[in-house]
Amino acid sequence: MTEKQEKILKSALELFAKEGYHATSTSKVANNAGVSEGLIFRHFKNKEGLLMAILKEGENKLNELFADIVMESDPQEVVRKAIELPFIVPESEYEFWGLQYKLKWEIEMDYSHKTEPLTMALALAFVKLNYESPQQEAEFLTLSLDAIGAALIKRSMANADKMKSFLLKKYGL
Amino acid sequence: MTEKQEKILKSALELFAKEGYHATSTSKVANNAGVSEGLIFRHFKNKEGLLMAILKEGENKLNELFADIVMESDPQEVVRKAIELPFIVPESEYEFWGLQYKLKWEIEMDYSHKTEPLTMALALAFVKLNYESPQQEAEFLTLSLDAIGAALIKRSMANADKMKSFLLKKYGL
Amino acid sequence: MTEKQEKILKSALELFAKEGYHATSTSKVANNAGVSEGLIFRHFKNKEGLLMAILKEGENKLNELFADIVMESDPQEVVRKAIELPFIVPESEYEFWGLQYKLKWEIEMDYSHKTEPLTMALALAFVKLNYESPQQEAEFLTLSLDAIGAALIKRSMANADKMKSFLLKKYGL
Amino acid sequence: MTEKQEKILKSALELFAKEGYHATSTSKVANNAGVSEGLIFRHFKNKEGLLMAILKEGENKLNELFADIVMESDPQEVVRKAIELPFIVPESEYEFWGLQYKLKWEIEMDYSHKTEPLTMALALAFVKLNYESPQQEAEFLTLSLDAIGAALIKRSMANADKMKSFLLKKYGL
DNA sequence: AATGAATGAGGGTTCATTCAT
DNA sequence: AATGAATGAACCCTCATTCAT
Repeated sequence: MTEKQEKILKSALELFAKEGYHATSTSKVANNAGVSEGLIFRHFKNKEGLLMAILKEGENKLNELFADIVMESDPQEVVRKAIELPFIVPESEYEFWGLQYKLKWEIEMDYSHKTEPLTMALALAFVKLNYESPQQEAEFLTLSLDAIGAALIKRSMANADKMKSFLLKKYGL
Repeated sequence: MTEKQEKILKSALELFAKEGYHATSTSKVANNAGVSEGLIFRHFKNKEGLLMAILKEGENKLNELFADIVMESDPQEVVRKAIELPFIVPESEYEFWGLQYKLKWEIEMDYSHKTEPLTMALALAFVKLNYESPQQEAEFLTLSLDAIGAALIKRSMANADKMKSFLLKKYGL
Repeated sequence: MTEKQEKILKSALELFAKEGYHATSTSKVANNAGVSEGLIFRHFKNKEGLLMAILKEGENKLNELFADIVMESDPQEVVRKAIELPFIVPESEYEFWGLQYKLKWEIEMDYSHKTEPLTMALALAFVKLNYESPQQEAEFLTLSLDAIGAALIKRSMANADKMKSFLLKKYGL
Repeated sequence: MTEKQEKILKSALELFAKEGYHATSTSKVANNAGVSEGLIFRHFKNKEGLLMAILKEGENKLNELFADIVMESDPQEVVRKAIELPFIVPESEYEFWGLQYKLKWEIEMDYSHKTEPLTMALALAFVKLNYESPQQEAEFLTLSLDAIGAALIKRSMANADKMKSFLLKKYGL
């Protein structure tokens, strides 16, 4: 990955996040990256290729985030870490994650598998904790945490800390 | 609202939902509606005007759905109706609601206020039911139900009925 | 066929003939026609659509030229008219026909059927005139006349009149 | 001429013939030749330089073909060899010659001089054979043979052998 | 109200060519 | 001699919008 390739990727991320994928022209990306427009196509083949590169990065980052949870053997810790997940994302990454949410709807594609590792880890934890419907519980929590993440990123949640403590308590932590 | 206006709106909804706002040209909308392209601009001024009309319709429908909950005085019924909300949306309307979700991200705008009536009704209900943190509880449930709605519309939820009973039980119903 | 459509067609013919199909950009055609570039695509769908319209015109003109020969019942007259055919094309049409020749090679397509009516009329005439191999004779003459036409259009034939008399004499006319 | 130069030339010939000069990019040529794109420009200066090299090769091959005829002193043999010329081209070379025909029209240039040696040899032969209009006869035959070559290469001639015997007979051979 | 021809800006993409290595 | 990253102009085409009818 050359320096210019990274500049392109960074510009694309920024602009796609700010204005949306379709509303961002490749020439804008090139300008913003201080690079000729043709170079985008040499390195990423397509505008869509650019997008895919960014999406791939998102999936990787997500898996990194999940890794810590999946490896955890203490079921209480699994649930705690899962709940804390949306709250530990630093604000500097909001733009990046906002784009991932945006693309989830803008691009037609099945993203449900992306959260599957988390759901499975939670299901296992809830089994160990003797929850009545561990699978539903895990699915529900995954979905809810996803929604909380979205709300945080859109800064439409009034008091994040309260929500976190509320949730931890709700799950007996 | 003349007959042709409605045809335009219907076509736009269908196409925006199926292909996305940016990917749908006004000429496609006109063709699909069996109407001249110019007419769109006479009636809706803009392509964005079209979009706004559709968005407005979504907000109205949403409020209709909420109305029944907001008017309910029995707190248990409020919670039950709220939980059942995403599950009573008929499949025939999935396209419509999918578009609303899509646009929520595609267009830059704050939509959190749209669900506010629901959150308030729930908060009140949770107060009456002596929940410890009624406001958090209401916000959390609203967020979760929104996420469930999204999952249903994207048909990424394996077993909707199980999820519904699970939730009802979770809230003691 | 509106006035602007004709202007586009005329410009395209002129430029395709002068510079070649591939070397002529649609914007050049539009400029030359005093028309917006988009209009080309509204009326002809494609750059190729433009080409096809011109090709179609060529085929029609060719058939007009052949019509007089095909209707002729006197076999001697058929042969005479066929031989005279390339020589009666006015210089003002050289550009047009030059383009047809050019495209015959530039575009991958089977053009052999275009001269078939002429070959058939000649074959019939040669039968009536008791030529030994009327079919070969007809095919050969068609081919030769085509080549003569090409030479005339490229103005690479030193003395056209001499060639014409020579040919007429060769076929006993 | 280094090995890589030849590979480039060969690839260019193949691709220009198959897809046309304008439709073939230098990068495709480089890829096909297993060579870097820059090398083309070092060796041939231009895309047009590549083309010229190929054209030159065509002219050389043509002259080789003509050489045998031009050296022949027996006039009957001159005519026979000329007539047989288009028919002895092996199918494996059709691509190469097809390109030459294509370029004759695609590139603006006067190619009539290329066949001049043949015309002159034929004219001399027809003089010796006491034809009435040897010059016209030679020009006509050259033109016709060129057209026959084209038809063969485009595989639009139904029965090549018949055409050859017909011609030989026509010229008393 | 309704049409659809016409526009012009901008879209993504390709391509011949250059240049540092 | 040879590479391939980089450029920037041009290419075909689409699109929202306007306007005469």
